[in-house]
This record gives sequence, structure tokens and C-alpha cells, in this order.
Amino acid sequence: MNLKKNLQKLLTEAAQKAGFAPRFVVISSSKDEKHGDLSSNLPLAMAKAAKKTPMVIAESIIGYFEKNEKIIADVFPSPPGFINFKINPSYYQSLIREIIKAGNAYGQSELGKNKTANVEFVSANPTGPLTVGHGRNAVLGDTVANILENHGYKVTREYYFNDAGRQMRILGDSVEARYREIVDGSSVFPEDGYQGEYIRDIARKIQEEHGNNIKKGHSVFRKSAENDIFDEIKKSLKNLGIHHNKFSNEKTFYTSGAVEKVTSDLRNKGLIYEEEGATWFKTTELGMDQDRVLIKSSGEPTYRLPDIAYHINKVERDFDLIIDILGSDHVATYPDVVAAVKALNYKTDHFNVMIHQFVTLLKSGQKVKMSTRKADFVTLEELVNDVGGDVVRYFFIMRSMNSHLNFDLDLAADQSEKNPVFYLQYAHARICNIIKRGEGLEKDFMVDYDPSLLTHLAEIELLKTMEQFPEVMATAQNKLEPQDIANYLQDLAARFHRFYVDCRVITHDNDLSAARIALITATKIVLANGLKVLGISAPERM
RNA sequence: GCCCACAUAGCUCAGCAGGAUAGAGCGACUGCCUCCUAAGCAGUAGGCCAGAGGUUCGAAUCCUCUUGUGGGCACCA
Repeated sequence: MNLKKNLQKLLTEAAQKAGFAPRFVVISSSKDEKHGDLSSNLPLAMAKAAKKTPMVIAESIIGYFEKNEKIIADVFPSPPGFINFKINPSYYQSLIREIIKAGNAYGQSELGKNKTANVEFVSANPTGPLTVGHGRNAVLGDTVANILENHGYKVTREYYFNDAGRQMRILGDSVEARYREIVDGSSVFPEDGYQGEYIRDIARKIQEEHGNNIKKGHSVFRKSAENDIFDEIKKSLKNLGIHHNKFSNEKTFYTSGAVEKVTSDLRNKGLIYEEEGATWFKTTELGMDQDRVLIKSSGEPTYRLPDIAYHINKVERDFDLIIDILGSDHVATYPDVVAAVKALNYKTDHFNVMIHQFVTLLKSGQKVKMSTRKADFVTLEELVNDVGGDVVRYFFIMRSMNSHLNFDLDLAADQSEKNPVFYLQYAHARICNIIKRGEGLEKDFMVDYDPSLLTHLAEIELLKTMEQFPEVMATAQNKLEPQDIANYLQDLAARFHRFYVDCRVITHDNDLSAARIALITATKIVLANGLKVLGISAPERM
């Protein structure tokens, strides 16, 4: 049973009996003890319509409020017109059994039961190693997928890449140029070529495997590069605990005829015209500010066309939720694709795009401009090796995706020992250690305990925080904002550390020890469940 | 010029389906280990929540404008 929902119901009933017609009843946690444990602004919100002062309304509603003594100890108004609830400590104390019983399931829900979701993320074309910038996308996507799974969704983690376009051709040309360089010193390096050292490595490997006489323009250059780079990308993701279970590429949409179908369908809708040798998509007709090219005068489609086919494909696979995680450089492109899918009468209201802002890298106080082409980047691999996967994941999750964040590499390496993620993990490790000590004692603490012994303020505060966990998880799913969980866990860990300092767990008082071991066991469960969703390890010792 | 996002402590950032005194980490300064891990706790200093209007009983939070930052406005993706 959910405390806030329960109060909402009781409060609504009381307000109705008092002759009001409340619409939205908001219950929030009180920051100040003077205002009880929870409070509602209902009288303030209703004052205007009811033409009464908030305090009068508050008194009147409270007069009709039927409080369940087992849960609610007191209901009282406070100026300018809040209704405050004092919760019976026994309610919080009783949570311990509930949490221990639920175990891994505490914080999970069935909001997504029998539903499917597709989360497309990373989706970097295999032209080079993943950068720190991709890391943000990767961690965000994987965590969103975790959140959905936590609520019962069956989630497909998907990676889409363009393997037919210009970028991959340039990649092949770049490799071939390096190959010629090695074989006979001749080389005309493409103007837009990829300059990274990894291109040379791939060329060298090709030379070793296939010898010196590969025909000009042979597909092995592009193909090998794609394979090798993809292997590296997958490895980098694996280091962060990220695994995609579906890879889609644009080529399949050409061979399947899906791309062709998009063009003809749009043409039938009158949304296509030819001009200056190119094929244009009449996006202005769909409310956009300019038309876009679908097929260049060279005959080569732009990324837009296969993207549309791909999104239609996702719709046809019949997910309940389709999520795209994109960097802010793609803000403008997404609406065109959705508009096309919608114009072709496919469902799009289950689309959900999450745009994250860029990561600005600072090295020795200098901005590092990231460009895969110029090989001017810090790889995700390097970063993970430097500070560890847990730190990287936490760093990207603790920030809102809307913030353009500065990542100071020197500082990150320097402070990795003091990183906030250790604060959470340390709380978990501390708990494990205490529990282990408890096991060595004669009494079997976990079997028999009396939670009503937990009356210290630090204990109640800790319990109150744990009570909020299911709601935090539900909200994170609703808003698709993983950082809510990170913030919550930070708060939970802080409550625990305070408790640890104030209340010794294992003492000569066996009864109190038993109750406290139960309390920290519950805390451990909540911490571990939260960390698991964030994809961060919960170490037993540090 | 147009579009999207952002602007909160010295630095990096939380808080934003409006609520009661604005938070954390790092950095600076004080205390706290004969006691379950001090990777911790308690405290001091540090803020006109970019600026100006507006909506509201109430605004860091919503709206408008200004300024500044990032990203976009390709027959690149």
C-alpha cells in the first residue's frame, strides 16, 4: 500500500464531505518537522474557487477527515493553509518486513507488464572508436532500458547504423589510402578522410592478411574497417555493462525494398517533388520551415530516407513504447522523420525522443573539440580504463541530460577516489560488513526482531526515505529521467551514514541489535535495487 | 537572422507537473576514530537562483523580453 495514495484518497473523501470538489490532490513530504511528515496544499489550491480563506477550508476538511489511527497519528492545519499529517512511527517500522520480504522486487512494479519497449541508443556509425560524448548517450540509453525493465517492460536495446552512405565510403577510402602507403608508398589521402591512427592499424592488418595486391576499390577495405571498429565499439560498451540485443543497419532497408516503398508512398501522398536533379520531401506541407532532400542529385539518398524506413520498421514491430536517445546535434532531424512516418499513416504517438546535451571535455583546462574524422577525441575506452565503469556510469546519470556538462578529465582522474558514486557503494559495503559481524553472534537476529524499538530520529528518517523508493522508481519511469534515482540514492546513503554514526548496530542489547540489523538489511536491499537499475555494482566490501 | 536547450555557492552540478528557511560534492577553515571500514559524521564561511517585467495567496520552478553559453538551421550523419 502506498502512503501518499492512501492519503490522497482520504483527503479527497474528507474534502467532498466538507462540500468541496477537489480536482488534484497533491501530497508532498514535509521538509520541516513542524509540518508533520507529509502535507497537502489542497486548501490553498481551492481557496479561490471556494471563495473562502485557506485556513477555514483546512479546518473544515480536517473536521471530516477520518484518520486511520494505525497510520496517521495527527492531522493539523498550518498557515497559510496547509494540511499536515503526522504519520505513526509504527507505519514506517512495519516497512522493514515488507522490504525484506519483497527483496529484489521492492521498487519494481507491473506498470509495464505485458508491454514491450524499444530503446535505440548509441547508434554511432562504425567510423571510429566511441568517444566520451557517445558515453553519455550509451549510459543514458542503457539506464532508461533498465528502468523500463524494472517496471516489467520487455525491452529491446537497439543499435542502428548507416552502412551504405558517404561516411562508410570515406572510411573505406581512408583505409585503402593507408594501405597503399604501406604497400608502395603511394597514397592520395581523401580530403575528408579519417585521420586516426586506428585506420593505419586496420590497413596494416589487411596487408598482413591479404597481401600487397588488393585491387583498387576492393570492398575488403570498407568491410574490414567496419568489422574491426564495430568489435572495438562493442568492447567499449561491454566495459560499461552495455549489451545491445538488436543491431539494425540501413542496408537491410534497401534490400528489403522498404526504402523504395517510402519514396513511392510519399509520392502517392503528393509529398515529393523533383528539383535540380534531386528528390525533395515537402516537409513545409507538414508544418516544417523548409523542404528537405531525400535523394541527392547524385542519386544517393540522404540519411533521412533510410531513417524513415527504419522508424516505420520499428512501428511495424509493434512496440508499446519506442524511445530514441539522441544527442542535441540531431534535434532538428528527428521531427522530419516522425513527420514522414505520421504522414504515411503509421502510429507515432508512442514515440519518445530523449535529447541529451553535449559533453564538453576539458583537458589541462583546455576545451577538447571532439571530431572523429580528425582523430581529435578522447575515447570512451580510455575514460573507463582511467576511472572505472561505475564512475563513468554514475557521472553521466547524476546529471540531467539537459545540462551541457563539462567533463574535466584531469579532475575526474584526480577525484575518482572521492567520486560521489563511492559514497553510495560505501554505504552498501558498510552494511554488508555489519551484517557479517551480526552473523557471528549467538542470537539469530534476522528471525526475531521488534521494529518498534527503532525510535531514534536517524532511524525514522532512514525509514521514511526508504518508503519513498517505489514512488521514485515509478516517477523515473514516467518522466524517463534517470538522475532522479541517482539523487534519491545519494539521499538514502546520507541517511544511512548519519544513522551509522548516531546508532551503533551491534551492542550488548540483543533486541535492539536485532531490530537494527533488520533495518540495515532493508536499507541494503533498497540501495542494491537502486544501484542495479543504474547499472552500478554494489560491492560487499571496499 | 531563425529553431532547440541551458544560465543556481570560487569550481562541477542537484532542486524545476509552483509551496513553508535554496542543497550536495570538490576547494577553504573547525571539530569527531581505546568503539560495527574516517571512502564517514558534525559545524563555519561562501547565493539579489544571469537581468528585467508578468501570472499567482505563493516563483529558482510557469509566461514574455534582454544578455550570455552550447547545439542546429547541408544534395553530412
